[in-house]
Amino acid sequence: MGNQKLYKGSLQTIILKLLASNTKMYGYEITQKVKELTKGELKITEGALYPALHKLEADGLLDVEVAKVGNRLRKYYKLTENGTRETASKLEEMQEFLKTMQHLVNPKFGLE
Amino acid sequence: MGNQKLYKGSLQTIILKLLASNTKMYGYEITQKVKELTKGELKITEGALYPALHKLEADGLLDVEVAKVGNRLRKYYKLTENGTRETASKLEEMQEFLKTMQHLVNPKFGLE
DNA sequence: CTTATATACCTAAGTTTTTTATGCATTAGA
DNA sequence: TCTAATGCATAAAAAACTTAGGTATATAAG
Repeated sequence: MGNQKLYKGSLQTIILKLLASNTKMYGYEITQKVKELTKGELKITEGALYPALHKLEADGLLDVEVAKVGNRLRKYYKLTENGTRETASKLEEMQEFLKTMQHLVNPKFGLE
Repeated sequence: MGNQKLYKGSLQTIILKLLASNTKMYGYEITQKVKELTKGELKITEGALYPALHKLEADGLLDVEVAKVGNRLRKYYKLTENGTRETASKLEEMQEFLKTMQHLVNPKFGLE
């Protein structure tokens, strides 16, 4: 697991992207999916995740649907229309960011 | 200028990388260089830069050398030996991070 | 000549986002 | 029956930054 510090600021985008690909997901599922997809590189803590989900919901980007599975509850989140738009926008910003950073830290860079 | 939020956590690495490529630089020069290299995508604010430089110096990663140019002073920073080691390490973490994020937000991802 | 912009340093208060540390409850497995 | 996994949550603290100042010199424009 590398420098978790670098992931600061990208949590919202990660959540939105997952919901764009998976229609609906619940919190715990998101933490597991991210751990799996990143091969353990990134572990989303619950202390970060739940407040983030609540904020996205409050901002109108996510809708919640509570389900009871056995005797335990799950809160399924999915994108609203606005959420879908915002996701596209945030993904573009992310791509731009990644391109810029790649360029900045490229080992060849600055030697030209 | 995209989402500045995404750059949170990467300032130290950016500074170190620049000093690895340019031997010595002063604060203002760093802000200008980053603006130029990123074509305005990233603007490092002085309120973020100077505290970061001071911290890197306090951590023993940078050495300072004060120079007088005309009637104005400049503080040139350069990597210490430890700083050079840390830079290599941080650049590896950055590459890992970029790879992981690229993978996570890849549009094709999650559709397989 | 005076005013705006660029150069060059700095700090402090406030905000945002995350970590760390809890808490509660259910279910499955050893 | 005890531990780990599932599933939600919050609250205090830390970290990193933005915003908003402050000081001073140099230079270009009007």
